[in-house]
Amino acid sequence: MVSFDGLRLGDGGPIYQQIVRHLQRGLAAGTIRAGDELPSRRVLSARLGVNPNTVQKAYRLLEEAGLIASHAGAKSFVSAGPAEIEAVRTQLLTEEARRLVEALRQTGASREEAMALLGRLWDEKEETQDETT
Amino acid sequence: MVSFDGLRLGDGGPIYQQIVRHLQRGLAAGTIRAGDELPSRRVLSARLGVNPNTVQKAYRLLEEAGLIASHAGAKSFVSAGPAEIEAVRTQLLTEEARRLVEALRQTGASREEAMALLGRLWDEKEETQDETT
DNA sequence: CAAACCGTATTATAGAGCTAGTACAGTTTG
DNA sequence: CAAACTGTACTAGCTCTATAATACGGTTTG
Repeated sequence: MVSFDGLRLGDGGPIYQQIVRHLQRGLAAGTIRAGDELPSRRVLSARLGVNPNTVQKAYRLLEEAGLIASHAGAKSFVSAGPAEIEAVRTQLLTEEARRLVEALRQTGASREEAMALLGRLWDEKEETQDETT
Repeated sequence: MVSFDGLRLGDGGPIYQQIVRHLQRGLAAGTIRAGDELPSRRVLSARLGVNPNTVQKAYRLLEEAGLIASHAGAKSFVSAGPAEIEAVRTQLLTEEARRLVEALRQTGASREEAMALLGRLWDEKEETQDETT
């Protein structure tokens, strides 16, 4: 069963996009695998405290992207293959990294300053990771 | 006169936020300085092809943040001091860098992979920089 | 002073995102 | 079969973002 426990809804744009991103990142990290069962629209919406329609929109987008498979009446499952997963991973990483590079350059940061900042924030976050995963 | 020529409206969220961010980044980079004259709401909205109210909203937020000063009837000017500029700069950088770190960790990337990715994208972007600044 | 700007404010309209409630057909399970 | 669940679809209402069209008073400049 695909878990959405790690998903904290916040200022990450529309909720349905956050749900899509959470599954994409799980695929990229390997914590979500092909064949995994997905929670139903109703169950997940109740767990997240959002409307079922919002979850439905996320699931519909994921199905259109070929990452999950839904059949009316039955449960939904992850259907992404290795090729699709690798594509998702590189897309996610380069997308976010390009945003940072853009911001860094426009604020007049140097290459060294950029690398130092990333390294510092990486270590900083590492310390506050108390998960029993 | 503060220039907004480098501002390309796209998928960076609400337009008024993009305008705010552009001025913030200009301050952080030093290309926009205290005392600089701002284009009027009407002029800038015409140049960007957006509604004057959208620019007004951005300017209002910038004034509430103490970065610019507006006086009814007269032109608007940048009023940010060195302390405020430094605060804006660190805020912008850490904000965006935290987003990337979050994405990297959730996709199961290592520290080395993270640094390598940033370095590669940085150099990649450096090549396609043909500005005559 | 008077025209031309400026900042500021108001009302109306439209679309996107999200919520709320309901409904219906297909699948699973006892 | 029948109950319980599933995916799917629809309408209605709210907020935010953005547009459109004015309007008013203050400042600058000729």
